[in-house]
Amino acid sequence: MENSGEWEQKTLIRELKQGRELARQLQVHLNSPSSSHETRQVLVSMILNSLDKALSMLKCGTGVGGGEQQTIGTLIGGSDSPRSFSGSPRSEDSDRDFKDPEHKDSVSRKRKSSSTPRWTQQVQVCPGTGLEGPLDDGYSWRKYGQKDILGAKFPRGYYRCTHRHVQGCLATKQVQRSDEDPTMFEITYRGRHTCSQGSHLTPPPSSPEIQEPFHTGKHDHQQQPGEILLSFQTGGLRVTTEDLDSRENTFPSFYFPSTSNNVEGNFSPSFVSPATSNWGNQNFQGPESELAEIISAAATSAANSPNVSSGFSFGQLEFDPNFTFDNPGFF
DNA sequence: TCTATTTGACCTGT
DNA sequence: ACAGGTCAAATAGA
Repeated sequence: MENSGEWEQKTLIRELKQGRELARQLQVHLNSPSSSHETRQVLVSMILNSLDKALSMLKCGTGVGGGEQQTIGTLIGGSDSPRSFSGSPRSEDSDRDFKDPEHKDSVSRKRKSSSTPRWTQQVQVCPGTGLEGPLDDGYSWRKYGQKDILGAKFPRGYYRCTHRHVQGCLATKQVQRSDEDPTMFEITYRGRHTCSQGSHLTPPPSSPEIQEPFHTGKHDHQQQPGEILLSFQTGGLRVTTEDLDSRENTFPSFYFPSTSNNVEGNFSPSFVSPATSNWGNQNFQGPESELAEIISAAATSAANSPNVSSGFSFGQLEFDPNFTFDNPGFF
């Protein structure tokens, strides 16, 4: 290891350069009619990621390699297209939100159909950070249930978007603490955020994420992005699809792991991830090179950095080689 | 008073 | 029948 300060400065510069490069590319894409909205979103996410990382380095004064927290994602895609769960009122919970006592027995408490797209993200929180809980993913969630799961040591928490009733956002997530590794949490997201919060990159406050009874906090005291930023860093993320109709690469929004305040991007990926190599090694070599190219460029710096798993979690992000970014279902 | 969490009951899918 | 997912009344905190 070299002088950490020096290394940090290099990393910082690299990060800023990367951000600049991404911004430049975004500019190009903004002028290109053929560029998809999704592509731009990804670019924005990446830019924000870079900036966040740079900022956190400046603020913390610690290297990004600290890796207090690590996230690994798994995409469990349904066969639904995003349209179906953002636009169609069928199923989901909307049909059970009206509670008519008279119809109570006939009213469905329909469980989310198994076809609802879902994706899982594993988040590891290293102890000793004094912050084992709140893993802000950029959305505000409200807990609506908890259940002991057969074979699992820890109960599973059920959360829905806080704006469900206001904006009809049907996104939900489940948080399950890992048996073997209590510092690991498996978060399964379902449905896409249709609330304004979800359509912007603004990291809103709060995140109940881990409010397991055994935890400290009681409420998800609206955490400020800044706090979060200093609180943890993501180390890597992996996305896998499960249950996915591979022809329909239709995914809901997806969080780009972020070093700090979890800037999420509606990535709509369908990267599958066997989990071996890293992003920089361009596992995405689909025919659609537009995004792959962009990402590759951006990832290069990350991959090149001595500490690959540094904040910008592309280090472990993988794409399905067969994934096509401009899948008609999505873009 | 309002909003979020807790938790037992209820409902659905397998 | 069972396990998992959701509801909603009760409760707690701001």
